[in-house]
Amino acid sequence: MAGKTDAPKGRKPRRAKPPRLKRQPGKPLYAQVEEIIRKRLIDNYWKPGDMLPSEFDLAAELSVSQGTVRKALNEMVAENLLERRQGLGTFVSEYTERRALFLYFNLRHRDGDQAMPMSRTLACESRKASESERARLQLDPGARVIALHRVRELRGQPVIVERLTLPQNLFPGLGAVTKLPENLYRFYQGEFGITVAKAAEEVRAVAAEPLEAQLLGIMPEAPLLEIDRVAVTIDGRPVEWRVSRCNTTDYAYVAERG
Amino acid sequence: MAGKTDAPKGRKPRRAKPPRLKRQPGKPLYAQVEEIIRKRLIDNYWKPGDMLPSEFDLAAELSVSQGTVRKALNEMVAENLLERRQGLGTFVSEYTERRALFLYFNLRHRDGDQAMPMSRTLACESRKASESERARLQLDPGARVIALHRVRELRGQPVIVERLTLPQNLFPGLGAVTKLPENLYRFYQGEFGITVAKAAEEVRAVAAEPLEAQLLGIMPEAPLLEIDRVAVTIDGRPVEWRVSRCNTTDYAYVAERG
DNA sequence: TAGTGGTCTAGACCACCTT
DNA sequence: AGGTGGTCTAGACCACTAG
Repeated sequence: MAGKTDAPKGRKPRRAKPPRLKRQPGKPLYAQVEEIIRKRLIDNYWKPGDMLPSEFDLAAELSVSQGTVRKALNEMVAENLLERRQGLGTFVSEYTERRALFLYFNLRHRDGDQAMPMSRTLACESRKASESERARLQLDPGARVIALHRVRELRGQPVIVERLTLPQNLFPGLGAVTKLPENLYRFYQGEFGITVAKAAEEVRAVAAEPLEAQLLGIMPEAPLLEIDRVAVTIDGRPVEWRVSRCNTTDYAYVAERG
Repeated sequence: MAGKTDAPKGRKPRRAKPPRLKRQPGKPLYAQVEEIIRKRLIDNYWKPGDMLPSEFDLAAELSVSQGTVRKALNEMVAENLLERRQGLGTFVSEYTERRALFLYFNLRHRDGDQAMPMSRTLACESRKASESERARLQLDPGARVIALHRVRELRGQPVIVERLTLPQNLFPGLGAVTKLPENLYRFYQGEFGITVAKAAEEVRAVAAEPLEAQLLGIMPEAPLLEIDRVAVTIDGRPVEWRVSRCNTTDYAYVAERG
């Protein structure tokens, strides 16, 4: 006990693993462990789909007990950053279809079911960021963005008109892509190494503008649900601003509270 | 201490505590502990504001280790059913102003701040439940409900028109109340012993009806945000159906995803 | 000072999955 | 069979709060 708890002060294994643990007094050990694992995710040392070392291996490497590692991992599982599979290991979360739908697509049909929409891109341009875009995406003056405009269909009917804004420096060469996949967050991850960790949404009711009304096959001034979302990475950098205007005649935006 | 921890295996104290633990194989112990605590909350054996016995006392009573009790309590803290205060104890959650605002009122002003609205009741009647009310509140045919109609103001401006439906058998004598408090869920708890544990919301954009437009000082057909919420108790019984129609010109409904 | 929750450890055993 | 996460225990020590 005595020899183990005061840690190998003289024998530090010199591995190439980027962030190491330095015990800070006053901060819980499990929080420090969590921070290290989080850093390794940010640095892409562990990528989505990767399996982490076992709890015992991590514990040994960081000179803490397995229970401490366990607590840190559990907190990150609760944040949807990691996934555990009993008998297999702990994995970095991926953007599976199910996950994308469940976490980031919150429109449900009246009859309860939900499906991934089909999208048709109307425009894709690269230009200087507007004032509001700079504010939302925390960009410097003069920064450029990629702006997308698209219509999304559910059950063959156009339901959503969407405008996306991405910082160009984070998505080099995106404008050239002809066909974008339906699951954009997986695409961001796979092609640009950008992992969306969470998003803040503001929802309002607005009146359909003429173009929107035409695209959705409704009357101008008809009420639309506007979902204004900024998606951020695990370290809090905003990477996408998305404004979706939805015809909620047959659909509803769902949320759980409490 | 020694006499406490090794638990009275032969001496079972015959207390009047309702639900006791019976070890079921195949089910985690902590889940069984959680179930028991949950039952005691449902039975109002422990009421909002009450302090639970210490982790060690609970562990001794149920003949499990403190760590097992701890895990059960932590899960219920994550559900907002319990609150822990270091050095003091574990308490059954109450409907504080802060809690009501944070968990169940999700409109924020453009400038970011939020405040409890002021309500003016327009009508309060008792009648037979409609078809949709019976469906939402899982009522038997012929059941009666109390229906409320009110306008809610923020910063002195009418912003929300709200219709509430409550099963009459759960709220005896409510119709007679002249003045309802702003924090309804605390009122339900204090006066009727009904504790709202969570709520499911569906959000849509709708066009203002003439009466709504008049009450909110906007044009008829103007877009309104409709929040359709069913509130349920800890054991899943629906106790309130609330449809709020909000003028989101200056306000937004906020949500976090991921 | 005494009691509470919060952290950390160490070790045992189980359930599950792969090979 | 061997490795992984999942559960459970037991005990030590710390941090906070009350009286």
